[in-house]
Amino acid sequence: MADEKEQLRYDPAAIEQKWQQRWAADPTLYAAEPATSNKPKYYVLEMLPYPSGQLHMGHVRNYAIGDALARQMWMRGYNVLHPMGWDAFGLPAENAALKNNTPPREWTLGNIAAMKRQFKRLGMGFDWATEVTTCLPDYYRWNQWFFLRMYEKGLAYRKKSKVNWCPECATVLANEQVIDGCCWRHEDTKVEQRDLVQWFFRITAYAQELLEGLDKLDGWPEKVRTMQRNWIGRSEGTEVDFFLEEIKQRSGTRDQGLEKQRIRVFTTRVDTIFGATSVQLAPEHPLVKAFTAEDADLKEKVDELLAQQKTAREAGDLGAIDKHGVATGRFAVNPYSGERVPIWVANYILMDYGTGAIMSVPAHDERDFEFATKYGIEIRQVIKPLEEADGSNALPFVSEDGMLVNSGEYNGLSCVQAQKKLQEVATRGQFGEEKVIFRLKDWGVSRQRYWGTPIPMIHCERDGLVAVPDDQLPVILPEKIEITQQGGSPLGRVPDFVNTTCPKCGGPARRETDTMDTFVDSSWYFYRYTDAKNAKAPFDPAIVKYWFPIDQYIGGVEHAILHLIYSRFWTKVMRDLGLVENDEPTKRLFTQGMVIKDGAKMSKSKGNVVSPDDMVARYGADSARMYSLFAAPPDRDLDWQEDGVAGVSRFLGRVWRIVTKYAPVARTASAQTVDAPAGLSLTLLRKLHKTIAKVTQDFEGRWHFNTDVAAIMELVNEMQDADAQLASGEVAAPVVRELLRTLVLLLAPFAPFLAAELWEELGEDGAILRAPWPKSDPSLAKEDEIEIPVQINGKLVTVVRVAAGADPGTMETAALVNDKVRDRIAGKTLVKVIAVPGRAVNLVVK
RNA sequence: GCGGAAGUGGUGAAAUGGCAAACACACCAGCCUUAGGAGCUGGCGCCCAAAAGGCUUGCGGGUUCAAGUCCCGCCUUCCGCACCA
Repeated sequence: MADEKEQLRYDPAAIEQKWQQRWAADPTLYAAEPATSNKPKYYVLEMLPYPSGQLHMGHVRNYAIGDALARQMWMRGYNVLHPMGWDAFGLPAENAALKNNTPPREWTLGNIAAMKRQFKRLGMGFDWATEVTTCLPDYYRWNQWFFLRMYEKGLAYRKKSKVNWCPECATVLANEQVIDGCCWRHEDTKVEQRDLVQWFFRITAYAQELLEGLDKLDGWPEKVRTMQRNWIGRSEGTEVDFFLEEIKQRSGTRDQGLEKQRIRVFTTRVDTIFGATSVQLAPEHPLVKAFTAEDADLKEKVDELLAQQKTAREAGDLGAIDKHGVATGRFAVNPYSGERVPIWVANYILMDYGTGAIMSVPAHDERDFEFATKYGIEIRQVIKPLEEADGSNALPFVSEDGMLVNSGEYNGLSCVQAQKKLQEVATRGQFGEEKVIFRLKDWGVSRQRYWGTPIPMIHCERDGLVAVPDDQLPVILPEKIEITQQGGSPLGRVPDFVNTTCPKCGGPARRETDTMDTFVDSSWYFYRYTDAKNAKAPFDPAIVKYWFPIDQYIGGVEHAILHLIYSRFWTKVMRDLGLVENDEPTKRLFTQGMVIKDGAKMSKSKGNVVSPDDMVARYGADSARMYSLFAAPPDRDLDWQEDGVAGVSRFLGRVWRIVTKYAPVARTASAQTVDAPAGLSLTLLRKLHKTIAKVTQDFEGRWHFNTDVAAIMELVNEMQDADAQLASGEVAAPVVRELLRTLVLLLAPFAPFLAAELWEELGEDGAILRAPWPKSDPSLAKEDEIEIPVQINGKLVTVVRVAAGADPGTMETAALVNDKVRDRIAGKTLVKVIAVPGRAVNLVVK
């Protein structure tokens, strides 16, 4: 027989193995009830991981937060949906295939199996029956289905666009795979810009709604909302046409087709237009092509500008290049003043923002000022500051607090008045209009890669672009494919895939060989969870209606723009397709901080990676999880210190010992509460009920789980200090019962294995997850005597004890009779007494 | 440059405008022991030999009876955006 000391040892490995098996045997434990349930629903979701094969500490933290919340909501009687899935498409699988000669599918599914084991070992309460794996046809067929719906509505379209191209990989790279202008796999290889025909989703059609919707997302961090606002980049202004001046003198003829043309510019400051002393075109502007076609010298200079811009763009540092420009020798006419201004081409004008052309107003724009100074272009002030303080008249003057001067009939108007008036005139004269533009661009979804959703389109020689009919979905991604480093879409080299027949004419045709961006997969996966097995539709709208919007979404802030804006877009498209009723996918969003070590993000190159498996093996899953909640509030970065994990593990050991030690008392004790507890029983019950109140409150709002763990530690410390009295029976058995049961219940969201074990130890045979969350008794949660700080002139002097509800007068008296206070105010005049009930007494003396 | 967040002991951190440093880690002293990465007791912001006392939340001002907390200015760090017309 093992001796007593052995028995009194907390053995997380044994406990966790036991419960892992029990939970695996009960698939209903973490399953949501059907949408017909009359319990209130709660959908808690953590962002799904990419199946790299290994969970990292950031995952442990993310899922520990979500799991704690889910468990607490289960205990509070909610119908909880807490699903998990895999963001399983993407380039790493192809890279792994190259490196290890393993097919991407095999590699990915193997990784999923490994990570699922890790999740189970960590005790995460996911409903695996609703698991979603985005690389499987039963999921990605619905990507294709949505694509076709968008195509029908004109929300999916093709156009030529610039892409990042790695000459070494001979493939397109996503923006996030371009690091400092180089390929992420070939860090000395500069990424090139190439023009390719690409598929786009018309997210810009929803720009205004995506922007306005942010105001209503008050359960989102302000930071994320701000980032999205900036990303969408709404800008109000005016489009105005400058007329291209007729050129008659050149070889006696007119430039055919040019003289009637206009140069449309976008400006937010049309009020400054009388100060426009040049028009600037982006080097790629179509008009520039027309100019250079007949001017070899100009062409050479423009090509140079293009090259500069390209280099800068490839270096990802467009803001840093010096402003260069070249005069075209042409002139444009200001539509308001009739003034003739030179047309320049400049490297700082972006073709893909606004109209690719600007009016340059050096006196009232920093960039134009810099450019004009450099090239000696006239700088003409047309806005006068309202109040000419010292130096406020210095140029460039960019404020809108001003009045128009040198602006003909508009002189004397304020900037805002002038903008309105000038817009009216432009509209009437049909040379311009009020205009709102967005920085947001349409979402390029084509990828020249293998491991992604095939785009369900067919190219027919006769019928052109033809959509794959719904009844031919899914377009299956072929598995027999050799992954090579050759350029172009890998699917293009699979004849069985490419060659098909046209759905319209039945003639020979070719399939589209591009695949979809993996952000498509993650844009709607959380809808699929609610009805994951549906073979007829992406989901049943009635079920989605029950579960949506998601009550709480939890993930890293690195997805603030991409995933979180794409999924908002997708929801709005689905709403307009009549599939969902909610405008937004997620009511509340929580972005947790990073896990760092030694002051830096964990990374292989820094050698500071901590493996979850390792932590679990040494200290158990409960300790690893609880430490990740205890070490910092969840929204802040967390500094991983292994000694801290050991500390939590020791704490759980103390819990284990004290509960197992007194479990026999608790098991046989009456479930009746003690009517009038006194002495130590009362003290302990007070601490207990204060702790319940604190933890419960935190779950409801603040989420400072670190302080909740600390509060539970305090409770255990106090119980441990009472060890002798517990042992002697001085604390009544029903009180012991309540203390131990409640302690275990409070621990259940944070340390689920230990809580399950101790719950059983206390004689319970049902799942602790189904036990009701404890309620704090307000009469027990408050003290009847409290300590009040006493200040003299705001400085702390001492502390006095008063009854909890003491009124200011009583508090004042208690303070004044205190010896220390009397000494300090002797010989002085008491000017004023501030006594705030329950808070403090401050004596103002002279 | 613009926007956001944060600066508190040796470390992670705590503190509805009301006792700064709870809870832990590390460290120090001691106890226990079947030597376990175990358990228990005590100490642990700074100044002062100790006590008494004084000082202390990045820096400087302010509001207030009272400021880590609110306001203004500055410094530092991190994050995002950045020639967006």
